[in-house]
Amino acid sequence: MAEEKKVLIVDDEPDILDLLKYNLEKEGYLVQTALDGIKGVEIAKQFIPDLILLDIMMPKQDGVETCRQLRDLSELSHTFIIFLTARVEEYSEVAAFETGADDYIAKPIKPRALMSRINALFRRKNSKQSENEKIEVGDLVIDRESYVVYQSGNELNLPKKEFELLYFLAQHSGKVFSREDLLHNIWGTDVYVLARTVDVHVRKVREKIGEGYISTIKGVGYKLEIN
Amino acid sequence: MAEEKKVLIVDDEPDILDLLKYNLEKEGYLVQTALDGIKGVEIAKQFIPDLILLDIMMPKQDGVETCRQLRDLSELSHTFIIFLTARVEEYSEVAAFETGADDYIAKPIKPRALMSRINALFRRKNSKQSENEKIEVGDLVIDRESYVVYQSGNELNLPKKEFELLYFLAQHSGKVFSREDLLHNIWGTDVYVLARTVDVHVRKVREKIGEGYISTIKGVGYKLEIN
DNA sequence: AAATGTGATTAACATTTAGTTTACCTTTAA
DNA sequence: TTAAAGGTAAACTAAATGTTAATCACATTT
Repeated sequence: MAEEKKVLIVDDEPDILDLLKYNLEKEGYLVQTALDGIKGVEIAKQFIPDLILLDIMMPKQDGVETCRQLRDLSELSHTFIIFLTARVEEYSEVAAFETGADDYIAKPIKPRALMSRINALFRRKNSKQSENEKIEVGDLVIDRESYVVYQSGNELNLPKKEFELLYFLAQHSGKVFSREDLLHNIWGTDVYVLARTVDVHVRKVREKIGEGYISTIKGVGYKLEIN
Repeated sequence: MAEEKKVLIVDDEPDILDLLKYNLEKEGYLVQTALDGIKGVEIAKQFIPDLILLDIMMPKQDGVETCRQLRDLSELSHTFIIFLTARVEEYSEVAAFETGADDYIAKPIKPRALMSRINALFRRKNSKQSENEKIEVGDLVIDRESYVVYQSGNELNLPKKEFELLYFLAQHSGKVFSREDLLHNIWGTDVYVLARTVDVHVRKVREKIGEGYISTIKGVGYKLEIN
């Protein structure tokens, strides 16, 4: 949940841009817009969006050609491209596919459907790597799939932040992290919370798993002991 | 992965044929196409595909009748048949079911979703164990065939969505799912419903099966406890 | 065709729980 | 021995979830 996803919208109709921008920002995305394909490519080079919404029918340079150019940029190799089409049939042209678009969305655009689809897109992308994330440290087994911590067979249920804290420390077992590092990694970069909040969570985790796991390095931070 | 899977597409629209063929071949499938049901059956006899994508609405001979003929061919007994329908409702007609189709996909076709579904289909087929439609979790027996849940002998009748929810959670017993995950897995990727709807269904299921089965992981989602 | 029933969804409100801050206490290292 | 850092409990705030009821869309009955 850490960073905001970046979305670039390229469409020649200001109304559409506004509509999409408004809805995407409401969902927490970082949005930039371009009124034609040429500007779109320019902005994409610097902005490096995670997703580009690209109108097919545009003056100056159409979406298909723009897409082709975008796909040639290596820095955009992990960027999704979704076409916006006035009619479904437009998309079925093979040409559109070959350019490497990932999906298309038919106009008129229904904001809710679009948002749900975009959210799903990112969820899928994120969940691909972490299949069965179980971590073992000493007599602890931290299972992300079931969100449970087992301690020599006993099941412990930690609230989200406590779980994430323990999970993170366990992932980097033995390494010390400052409170700021922990906040940055667990809470995210755009959350403003006092550093002492970490202390409170550490205490709660200790209360549940006992002493001897999380150790304090005074003046530095916390780490999880390796056993 | 040994052999390439064979797919036959039967549709009267050349655009759709091209679209599907292009995508399937990109995924490594061996593809043949037919422009109507009669030719489709002819080709199927020789080609013996692993999967047939069949448009329901076709001139000459519609998909339902074609499917019926295909199902009569013993050499195609292990072939999947998926209907392509313009509207979801078409499929719910009993006629389509009775012919023995395995699934349906609503138009307009979304290449990514379709590919992911087809890949999943073959993956499932290969790991053949999961044919048994009964799931037991604790004192619950969830029987998909009769659409009934037994709780220590008592018969519970859950409405569709509630049943599907319980069934899905039971299939992945112990694993936590976010509301969005549940929506996408149970409601489908192209249904746009508020996430809180899941809560209401969870409540109704709890009302019927009692507490102690579905547990809430705050900030994360729901899971079914393993007993 | 009208009336009724049912399930799905949404919206509104209540409740619970987690997360954060504050304040004060304890420990530790110079 | 005493600042500085960390521990701890409790108060407070913000979120998430639980729960009920209203609405809508369909199916079924009359």
